[in-house]
Amino acid sequence: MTDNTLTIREMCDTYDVTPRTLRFYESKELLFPIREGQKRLFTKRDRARLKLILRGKRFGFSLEQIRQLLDLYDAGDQQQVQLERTYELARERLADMELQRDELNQAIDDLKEQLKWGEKIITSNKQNKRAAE
Amino acid sequence: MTDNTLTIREMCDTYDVTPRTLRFYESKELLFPIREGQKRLFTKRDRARLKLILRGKRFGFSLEQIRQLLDLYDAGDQQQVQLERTYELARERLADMELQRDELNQAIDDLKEQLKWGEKIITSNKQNKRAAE
DNA sequence: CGTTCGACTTACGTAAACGTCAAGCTGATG
DNA sequence: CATCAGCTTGACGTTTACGTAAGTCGAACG
Repeated sequence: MTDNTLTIREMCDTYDVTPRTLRFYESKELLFPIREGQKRLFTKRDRARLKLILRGKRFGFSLEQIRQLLDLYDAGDQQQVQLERTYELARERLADMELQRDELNQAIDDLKEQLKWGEKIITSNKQNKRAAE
Repeated sequence: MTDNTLTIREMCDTYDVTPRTLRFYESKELLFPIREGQKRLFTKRDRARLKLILRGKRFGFSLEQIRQLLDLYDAGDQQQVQLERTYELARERLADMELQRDELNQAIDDLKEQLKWGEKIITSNKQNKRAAE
């Protein structure tokens, strides 16, 4: 039956997540698989949402933030205001990330300096040792 | 007495942290305030370490990672073997950081793409709206 | 028909980084 | 002297994003 739904296992294989994760997302109202008896069937919509969830996570959004964004997206398909709000949220997050990246680069440079320092001490210690032998 | 130490409150005010945080850091061996009776007195060294801790946190490091980095910073008087081990640890850490930076850059690029997309939709919506009026 | 397989529910566990009491000690102050 | 502010040490609570184990159930296989 190509009714365009995936079982939980197919979802897991496709998106590299665990069943627990999918059930967890459902419990948090991030996904709404339909039920055939006990079993979950994930629709096209669920898959689209999961993709957005996973991407949101890579961007550093919390699941709660992601849920709000998804809700806005659904509710405001045509509502200009909500779309703009989502856009603003994303821009703020981007600013955070760029700041974080800059600080990270700074930290990397600092750490590299430290490493040069440590290296010098190590080799100089070795010199002394050889000289003393 | 300008003995160059700060009380816990002075520390909190100076670095904008709570007493709980400082005690927590001490319990995790990130800080080593001296004791005058019951009370903690934070030395110049503690303050330097706290600054590094806070910076490390901004970089997204765990306290455990930070502790390891701090060990490198005052490894001056350590044994050779110890020093080399610490050096290796720091190098691994650096690799982690660079990986993290790369992933962050990727996420930033992705998000920027998304923003361009959203922007297009928003402006196009505005166009339609104006056209409809 | 028995067993296995996957999926399900329930519910306790985990790690990080503190928050938040509780209850006691101590130096200063009115 | 009594009180109060401020410090102390436990020790349990909180949040996030799941992990993991226990026990159940219906379908499929041999």
